[in-house]
Amino acid sequence: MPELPEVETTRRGIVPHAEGQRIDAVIIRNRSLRWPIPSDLQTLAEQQKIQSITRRSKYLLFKLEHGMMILHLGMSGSLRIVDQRTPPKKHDHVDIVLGNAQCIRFNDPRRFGCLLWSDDDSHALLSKLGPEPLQREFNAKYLRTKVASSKRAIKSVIMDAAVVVGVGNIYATEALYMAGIHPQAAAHSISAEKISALVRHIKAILRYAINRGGTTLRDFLQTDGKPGYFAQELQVYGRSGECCHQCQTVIEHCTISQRRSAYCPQCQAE
DNA sequence: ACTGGATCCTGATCGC
DNA sequence: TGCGATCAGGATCCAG
Repeated sequence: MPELPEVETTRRGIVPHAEGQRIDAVIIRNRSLRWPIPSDLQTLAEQQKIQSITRRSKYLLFKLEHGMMILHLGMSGSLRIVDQRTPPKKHDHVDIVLGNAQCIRFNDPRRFGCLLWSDDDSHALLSKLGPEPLQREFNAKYLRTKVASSKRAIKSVIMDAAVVVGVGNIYATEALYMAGIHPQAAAHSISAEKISALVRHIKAILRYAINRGGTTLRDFLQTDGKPGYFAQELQVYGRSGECCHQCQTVIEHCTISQRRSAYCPQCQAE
């Protein structure tokens, strides 16, 4: 479910309900996420006020008076604001019960997500991350430096969180199409102009998706239950076998790092 | 130092 | 209708 726009949409959905609230309780039904939820998380978090909820990469950071909770939605996670008396459904692993009788309910069927504790702002998961894609540090000059010595497929490079965070399979696929770059092109072989275009398109598509409330694929819902924008707006992702909107050529796909990559063989010639 | 591949898990979908 | 194979939005870890 969550690429960066979905995580940001989730954050914006819960902030009005949760920021400034005290955590009455943390109810854990299943600790076995990607990493086990720490056994002392409840003791550490309960009765503390949520000072802010921020996002770094696809991690949601719940800053408390002392320490913070780090939450990742993985591939299939979602947060909903519900009345605490609402009976939990399948895969509702955690409730963060707030002082206003509402709770943040964490559902994650595949359990690739995580909920961790950190005493301060530094945490191993956050320390090696590259720049945020929408910030100025992520620019054409920066990406040119990163691709200069790399023979990797360009798609692997832009999906590498050490290079730039938050660019998942959907938006990487779309941005490469918009920039006219074949996903398997060796990073160092791409012209400076195309790298600049790629940076522009990554920023544009992420901004657009955030403004539209994230991409709806299968079950993604915003925290109020309304769907985000629909997958039909995507140009190539999931359109293998259909025609390119620009040139009518049939969209093909290949596999890069176990991820499906759709592309137009005409517009994204190698 | 890099990089590709395996891996964690459940659910939806598709072909037979 | 049932069953098995295949495919999914992520990202760490490990072997070569």
